[in-house]
This record gives sequence, C-alpha cells and structure tokens, in this order.
Amino acid sequence: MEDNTPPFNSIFSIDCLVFGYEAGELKILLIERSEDPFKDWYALPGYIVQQEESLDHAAERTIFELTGLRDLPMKQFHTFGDVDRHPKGRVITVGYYALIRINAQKELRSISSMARKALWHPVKTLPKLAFDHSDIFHTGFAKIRRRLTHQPIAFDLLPEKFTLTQLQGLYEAILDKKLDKRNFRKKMLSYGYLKELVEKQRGVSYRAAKLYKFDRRKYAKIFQNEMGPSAAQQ
Amino acid sequence: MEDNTPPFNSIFSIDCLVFGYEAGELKILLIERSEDPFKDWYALPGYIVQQEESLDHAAERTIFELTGLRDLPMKQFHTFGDVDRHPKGRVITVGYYALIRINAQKELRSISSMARKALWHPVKTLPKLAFDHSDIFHTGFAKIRRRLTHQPIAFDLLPEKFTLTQLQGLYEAILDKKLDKRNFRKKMLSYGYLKELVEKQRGVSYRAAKLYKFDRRKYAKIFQNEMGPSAAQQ
DNA sequence: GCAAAAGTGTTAGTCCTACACCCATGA
DNA sequence: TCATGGGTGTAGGACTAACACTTTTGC
Repeated sequence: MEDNTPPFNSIFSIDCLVFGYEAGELKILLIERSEDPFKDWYALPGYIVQQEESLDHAAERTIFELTGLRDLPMKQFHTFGDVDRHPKGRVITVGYYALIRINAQKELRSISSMARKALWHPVKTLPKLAFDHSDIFHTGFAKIRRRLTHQPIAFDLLPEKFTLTQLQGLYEAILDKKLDKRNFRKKMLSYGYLKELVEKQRGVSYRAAKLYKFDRRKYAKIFQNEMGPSAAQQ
Repeated sequence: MEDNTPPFNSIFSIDCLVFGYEAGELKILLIERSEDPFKDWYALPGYIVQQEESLDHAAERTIFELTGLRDLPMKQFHTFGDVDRHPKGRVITVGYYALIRINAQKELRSISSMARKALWHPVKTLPKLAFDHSDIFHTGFAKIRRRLTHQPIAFDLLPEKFTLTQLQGLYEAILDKKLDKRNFRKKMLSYGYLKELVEKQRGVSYRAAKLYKFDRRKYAKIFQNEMGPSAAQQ
C-alpha cells in the first residue's frame, strides 16, 4: 500500500451495507477501490459526512449516487471508532444498512473518484474487504439476521409481487438454513399483513403460484407499537 | 443562553446513560451544567473523544471519572448526528449505556469544569435535558427495555447477592409494569444461571428470603451462541 | 398473635415443530 | 405422462398466563 497524500486529522464518515437479492442469492454492494490505501481492494461504499449534512442524509446520498434509488429506509446499526482503523488518520465511521430491490436494468455508478466500479457480490463468498470493512459487514449482517425474525424487513428485497416460495427462499438465504414449508406459510399468513392477489405467477412450467403483496397499511395497524424500519417510513 | 466562546468545527463526543437502582427506583446519572450553553440545565455526562482514544475508551473514562468504577461493560447504542444538535458547532455524539451498582458510600465527582455536580436522578421524573439529551435518553432506555427480556443485564444493577423479590422489583422498575410473582420465579430459575446460596437475608422483620447470585460461568455455558453484554466481559 | 413478605402448583390456551401426500401446469 | 414446484392439516410438546393460599419471621 503506497500513499503519498498528506495525513489528516479527525473526520467522520458513513459506510453502507446495501443488501439485494438476486437469483436466489443474497448480495451486497461493493466498490473496487482505485486509490491507495487499499488500492484494488473491495470495500463498502462510504462517504465523508459533510459539514452541513446529517448522518442519515449522508447515507441516503451514498445509496442514491450508487443506485439511483431515493428515500430508502437507511438504518444505522453501529459506529466504528478504533484509533487505527484508517491508516491515514482518525476516521470514525457510522455503519448504515439498506435492503433494496436489485434492478438489473439500471447500471451502477461508481460512487467517487476513489472507486473504479461498483458491483453486487454474493455475501456467501465475500472476499476480505479494505480497512475494517469485514468487521463492519459481520456486525451489520448479524443485526439484520436478528431483526428479520421480528420485523418485516424482507419485503424491501423482493419485487412488489412475490410468491410465498420466493419469500421463503429469501428468509433461508438470510438465515442460512432450511425452513419448513408448511410452518413458514402458516406463520407468514397468520401475521395478517400479506395481501393475496388474484393474479398468479406466469411463464413457469409448473403449477402457477399465487402472488402476494406486503400490505404496509395493515402492518402498521397491527403493530402500531413496535414500529419496524419498513413501517417507519410510512 | 448566552455564549461568547468561539465556534468550532466538527468534533465527536460520547454521551453516557449510566443506570443505577436504588430504593426500588431506577435512576440515571446526570450532571448539572455550570456553563453556557444550557447553563444550569441537567445533562448526560459526556466527553469529547480524544485524538488517540477509541470510542469505547472514552466512554469508560467518563464512567471512571464520575463513579470511580473501572472496566464496566459499556455498550454503544446509537449515534446522534443532526447538524444543529449543538448550538456551537457540529458535534456528532455516540450514545453509550452502562448498568452499575450504586455505591451510596462513594461520592460522585464532577466530570469536568463544565459540570457543577453529578447526581442520581429517578428516570420516572426526568426533567428536560440539555441539547438533544432527552432524545438520547429515550432511545437508549427503549433499547435497554427490549434487551432486558433477552439478556441478563439486570444483575449489573443489583448487589452481588439478591433475593428473587428484589430481582422482580428491578424488572418491574425497568419495564414499568407489574409481573406475576410465581411466573417470574419459575422462569428465572428455569434459566439455570442463578445460584442459590445457603445464606439468607438478614435484619428483616419477616420471613428471610433466600439469596441468589448470578452465575456468569453457567450463563456463558448455556448461551454460548448469543452472547449478552454481561457475558461478553467474561 | 399480627404484620409482612416468602414461597409454592395447576390448568387452559397458545405457539412451535415435525412430518408426507395430492394437485395443477407446461413441456 | 412426466417433471416441477404449489398447496394443505394434525398431533405432541413447550411455553405462557392467570390465579390464592400457607409458611416463616420479628416485633
């Protein structure tokens, strides 16, 4: 790692875990760094927080600039402040996560001059990341896994209309274990916030499955007290 | 609020929620500010994070300087970074909490020149706090309430030896609701991490209750997977 | 002996888990 | 007609919630 830029004093930044789900796999958005330190390494997309900008805003801006998506429910999960986490100076970073629908059509933009490109990478086979980004990933992913059981965050990853089997596949990908089909369906439907559509799956060479929608309105009514991150945005 | 000190640029700080339990009440450590802004207001004890100091270290230092207690399990819970949360400049602050045993003998020291004194204040009747400290309090307290049901954090607040009724009183103080005596005892004992002592309560004018200890070793064995904050320190 | 808290079981309802077969569809 | 996933019910065990009386102790 060569480095000839001058050192700096304290700054803060945000780093984002952006999860997506594609081809039955859970993926995360990474950038490939084009500058030292950690030139050519993969890293989490991150940004320095600007003087007149809240943390939440910085996180949303990062996602927007990478994916073109606005108003995503970004959630803070932990702040990393070890003295030596950045070789060039003191950087305290706030970890955020978002769960989004991958839009295969839309091209990813590089987030800054530091990044050669951005890409979706399966979480199952993540390489070592720059800085302490591997730690950040593990901390955040563990949090999401715990949250999944209590809050309806999975729907942010799926297309608007989905089958119960797709939903189950997603749960299995996040929790990394097989679930029982009958129990899973019973439980999901018992929550009462899935809306069954008349529309069915099309273009499959087997019995077409019913499609469902996540009904935010119903969810909010049912769980008025313990608001989930998805519900929080309305 | 008068203020004639010069403004500053970005700095980071930590603010601590230090909980204690005394006389059947849940209390929190506050300082009374002796300087503008928010002169004479109550505030959370907080500190600026020094250049060569990790966030965790700054939090532990704060507690040590106020209470003389070392090596407490300080836990980060959220970071607050709104642009205008401090009238004198940009201050991003990381919220930490700790649960400790109040030692009535030991006098509290003021944490800095900014604070006239430090005191234990019941959480039930908290006044408005300086800056956004009321928000910080509510966010952190909500987190602890949720955590209490899953993790054995209550024992940090009690004396080493305690009765089941004392333990129940503490749970009731934190959750702010009455619990059923028989069910509470059954459940607590079923966890298997309470050690019954031969020693009994003394000096009470009614049937003396059995004393118990929280057995960290047993707890760690039973819940090797999902480590709690108390277990984390060994 | 009285006041005050300690201590103790059972029942009904709910939730969780494990488990296997027939159905509808397109190729 | 076959391959593929879609869709369905039950029974046993575990956990939860509700509920009231007797025991021990110090004064």
